[in-house]
Amino acid sequence: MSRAQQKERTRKAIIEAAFSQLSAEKSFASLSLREVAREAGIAPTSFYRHFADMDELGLTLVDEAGLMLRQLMRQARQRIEKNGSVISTSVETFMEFVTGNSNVFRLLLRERSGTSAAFRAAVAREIQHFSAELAHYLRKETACPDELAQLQAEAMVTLVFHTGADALDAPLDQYGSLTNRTITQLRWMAHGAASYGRSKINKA
Amino acid sequence: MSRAQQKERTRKAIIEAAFSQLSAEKSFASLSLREVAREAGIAPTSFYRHFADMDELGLTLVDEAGLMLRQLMRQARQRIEKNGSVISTSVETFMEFVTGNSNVFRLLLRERSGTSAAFRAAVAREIQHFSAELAHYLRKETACPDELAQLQAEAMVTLVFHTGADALDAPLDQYGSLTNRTITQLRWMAHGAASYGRSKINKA
DNA sequence: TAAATTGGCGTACAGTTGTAAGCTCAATGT
DNA sequence: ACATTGAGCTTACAACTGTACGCCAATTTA
Repeated sequence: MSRAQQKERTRKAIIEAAFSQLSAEKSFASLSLREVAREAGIAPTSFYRHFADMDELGLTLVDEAGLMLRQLMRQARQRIEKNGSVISTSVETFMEFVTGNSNVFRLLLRERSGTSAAFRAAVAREIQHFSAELAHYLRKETACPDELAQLQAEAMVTLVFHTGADALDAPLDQYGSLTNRTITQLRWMAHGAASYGRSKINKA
Repeated sequence: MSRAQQKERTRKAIIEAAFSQLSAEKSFASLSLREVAREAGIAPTSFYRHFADMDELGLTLVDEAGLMLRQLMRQARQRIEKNGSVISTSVETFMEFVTGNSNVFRLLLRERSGTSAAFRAAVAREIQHFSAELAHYLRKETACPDELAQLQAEAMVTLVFHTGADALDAPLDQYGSLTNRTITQLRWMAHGAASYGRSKINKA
């Protein structure tokens, strides 16, 4: 095997090890370089052949998580084309992501308010993509001005993220209820933004 | 000084030390017993005379934070009686809380999705109080059914909390803009919940 | 083929952590 | 007045952390 291939392989092993150690009880900040290295099957000092420090690894994980999020968006887009309902389809797709990749979601959730400004910025960027995408659909559907669509989308993403966080601590049989509640909230939001915007325009 | 008094005093010193060490770069999880003890002016092992472990201290901090939150609610209530506008008054009061007690808010924000189930539950309880209080006002103002008021209040609290989190990383001169955006979102929410609820009832 | 590069390893060290054991001594209870 | 209690201390230890240094061996390059 070529040297570059092998290097990439153990790099992946490190990333994989880090992700696998994340859990409800263990955040990225509480991972240790040594532990990660151990699980990746390399010596502690070999870690430095791939990352300058744990922070660099962390940013890589966030990027990776962002990638999955974008994959999710593509999936949601397809479903929306078929199904038609932007809101319920988006929420349901997101909830599937949360349940299927709970540690990845947890990473985003925690580092969004974590102790590293760089991490927070990285997560914010990923979420920004997410809400921009949603805003695109809202514009198409409700034909409202860009600024309002963006603000509306951000609120919706906030609400959906929060529901995802709740889901992490809720028993599985409550996921349906959580999903429905959130869909209701988003519908209110959409309805309110549309009619309130109109009434404001009418007044002007 | 009586023994009980002295004990209470150093207990407060420990709590104070812990709070003062929290910052944008340092979360509760990254505090060490020794550091806290050092700043509190006691020997590391003396810590145990007051708390069984750091977790117990952490729960105490969350309780303390909850107390401040309730104090905040009282303040908001008074202002609402005078001012009239539930939404803008609430948001503005909350933003003041965030700026004036940023470390306390950070604690709630982080432990809400932290690695301790007990912490998460404790924070959830405090936030629950908060949204129940808001729901009370919404019921009074919009005369909508309890269930809907609660759901609406939760969405609003979610949005306000999220704005608070954004504010922590934003320059001071953007606070006004952040506040206004959030007020708009909450108005949409209120408007949507009211009219969507009506239309739903009309359909039935 | 000879030389250079480099991923991975072992060893080593200094620092920090939580906490167990046992002492002191002033406030309290009798 | 004497005995008890308990907050706070010192010392000590074992576990872990990140990482500097130098070596090896295999791939890559010249």
